[in-house]
Amino acid sequence: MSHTATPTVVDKKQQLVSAAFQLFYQRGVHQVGINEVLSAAGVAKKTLYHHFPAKQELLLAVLEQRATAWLDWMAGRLSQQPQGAPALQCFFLALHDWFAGEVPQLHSFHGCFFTKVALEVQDPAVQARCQQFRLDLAALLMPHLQCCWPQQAAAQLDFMLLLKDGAETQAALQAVPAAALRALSLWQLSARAAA
Amino acid sequence: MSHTATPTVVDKKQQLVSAAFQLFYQRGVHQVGINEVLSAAGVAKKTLYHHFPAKQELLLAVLEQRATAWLDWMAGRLSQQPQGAPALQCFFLALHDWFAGEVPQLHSFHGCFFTKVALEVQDPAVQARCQQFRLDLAALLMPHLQCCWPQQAAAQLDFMLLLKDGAETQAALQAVPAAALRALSLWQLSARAAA
DNA sequence: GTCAGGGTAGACAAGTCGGTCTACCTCTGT
DNA sequence: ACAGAGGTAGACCGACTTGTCTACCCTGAC
Repeated sequence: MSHTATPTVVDKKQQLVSAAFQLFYQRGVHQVGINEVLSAAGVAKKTLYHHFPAKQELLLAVLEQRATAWLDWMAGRLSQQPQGAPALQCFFLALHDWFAGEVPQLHSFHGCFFTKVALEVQDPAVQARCQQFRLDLAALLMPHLQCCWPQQAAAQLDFMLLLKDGAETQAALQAVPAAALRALSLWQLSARAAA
Repeated sequence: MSHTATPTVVDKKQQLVSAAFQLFYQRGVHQVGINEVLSAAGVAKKTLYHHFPAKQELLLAVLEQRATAWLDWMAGRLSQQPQGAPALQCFFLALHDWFAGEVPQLHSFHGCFFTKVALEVQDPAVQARCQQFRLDLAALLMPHLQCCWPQQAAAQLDFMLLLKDGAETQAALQAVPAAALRALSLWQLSARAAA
């Protein structure tokens, strides 16, 4: 075996991460046991512990994959618009589609995975990974903000993240995709005021 | 024993609810075992199960007490201002004090208890109680909103709750009390636009 | 044919959970 | 004095948890 990973190995690992994400996202990390992940993924316990030394490592891999999937999706949406204000407006419209369950590759909406995990899991490595997602999101938005308000980009970023967090929470707790449109309304007021 | 509850009984029950709240709030309901609540409250296990048939009932009592404490505190803050716009602004200033840990009777800030519990616990009765808190909060704010915008009070309420949720999440995840002031800025823009 | 590697199923260990129960103690009313 | 309510400490039960380990199976190289 000269390769570092045979196709089968990669597949099993992926199946584990995908199954774990769906269960963790829907019901919470601590509510879902290893055995449930195993039966959902169709994988033996020994194989899980061959790839991941512990449940927490599996969770970190899940966070990693989710961050990539979410940020790639959002980056794709933003790139369909001109840089600056249109892309920033598109951000909230994309959130709306996500809340409404119209983005299959993100699975049906149950709030922000990173917010939920950060509130539930105390582990420092997990906390750090959730923080990193916020930084990556900030890096994604920052070029557009600097394009519109070179002097106040950081302050406007805080507004955007607050509106995103608020819309996600409201959408998750009340099952109302329109929360994204409310956030967009507020954002447009803020954008106009800062112009 | 003609009284329905002797003083001692009330005390033990209160100690249980208080200790459980602090632990549940800081570390999450599922992360805290019954035994930990018992030793923190200085109460025997049999006494707990004399007052509450199960852990979930204890959680419901904790939610009840927290709702009363939080809403009473906020109602007190709002009542110090004239009805309408000043009280609504005071809402966000009160949140800021809460985030900054300057409201001892609410304990040090770790996000909104009801949001955290609603995201963590699946039980329908618990979910319903968390929803009820949102309704009670809405009822607290509505008179002031109707005073300012009789026609658009409901829409403005959604804006306020979105800003509250966003500020709480941001403050909890980043330990930044200023999130409340950001929410206030956005609220003032919204208030001006709706005038 | 045979033999190792990576997979399977699942028993098992060690520990925690919520919840029950026994045995004892300490007040209070009469 | 004494019965009984309500408290304490903590042993105990069954179910569940993560993680280990045994025993087996299937496939591909030679």
